[in-house]
Amino acid sequence: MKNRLKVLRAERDWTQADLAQALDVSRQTINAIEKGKFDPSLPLAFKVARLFQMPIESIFQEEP
Amino acid sequence: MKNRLKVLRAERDWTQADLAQALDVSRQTINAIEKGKFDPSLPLAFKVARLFQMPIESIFQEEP
DNA sequence: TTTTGAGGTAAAGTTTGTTTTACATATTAT
DNA sequence: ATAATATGTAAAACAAACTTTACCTCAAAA
Repeated sequence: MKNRLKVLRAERDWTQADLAQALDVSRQTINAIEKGKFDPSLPLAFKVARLFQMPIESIFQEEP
Repeated sequence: MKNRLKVLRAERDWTQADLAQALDVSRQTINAIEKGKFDPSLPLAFKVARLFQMPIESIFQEEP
C-alpha cells in the first residue's frame, strides 16, 4: 500500500509528531507508515481519513 | 467498526465460505469480521472494496 | 430420518501493527 | 558554531489480525 501522508502533512506544514498527536498514535507509527514499513489498521485509516476529510482511497492506495 | 458484509453477501447469495475464497482468507476470518470480533486489516478492506466495487466507507463504518 | 450445507465458536500458533525507549543523523534557528 | 527540532531506525514487548484444526448446532434436502 502506498499513501500520501507525507504530502498531506507538507500541505499543512505538520511534522510527523503533529500528525501522530492528532491521531493519538506514536510518532514511530507515522514514520513507519510513511516509510512503508507497514500499513495502518483499518480504524487508524478511518481516523486519518476523518482528519483530512477525504476518502480512504484518496489517501491510501493498493500498489499495482 | 460496523460492516455490511452480511448484506452484501446476501444480495449475491454468497456463503461466508464463498466470500472467504474470493478474498483469499479463511472462513473464520469472514465470520469473525461479520460478528464484530475484529476489524479487517486495511489491505483486506481494500480487497473487499475492490470485490464489491464500492468505496471502503460504504462497506465499513466507524461506530458512533 | 439421516445427511449435507451453512453458520458459530474455541484454542494454539504465526504474522502484522503499535508502543516505548533510545539513539543517530539531518535540517533549521539562534 | 551550537542548540534545537525533525526525521530515521532498532529492539523488546504487547496487541490485533489471521490461520489451522476441530467440533457443535440448526435448517433444509434427500
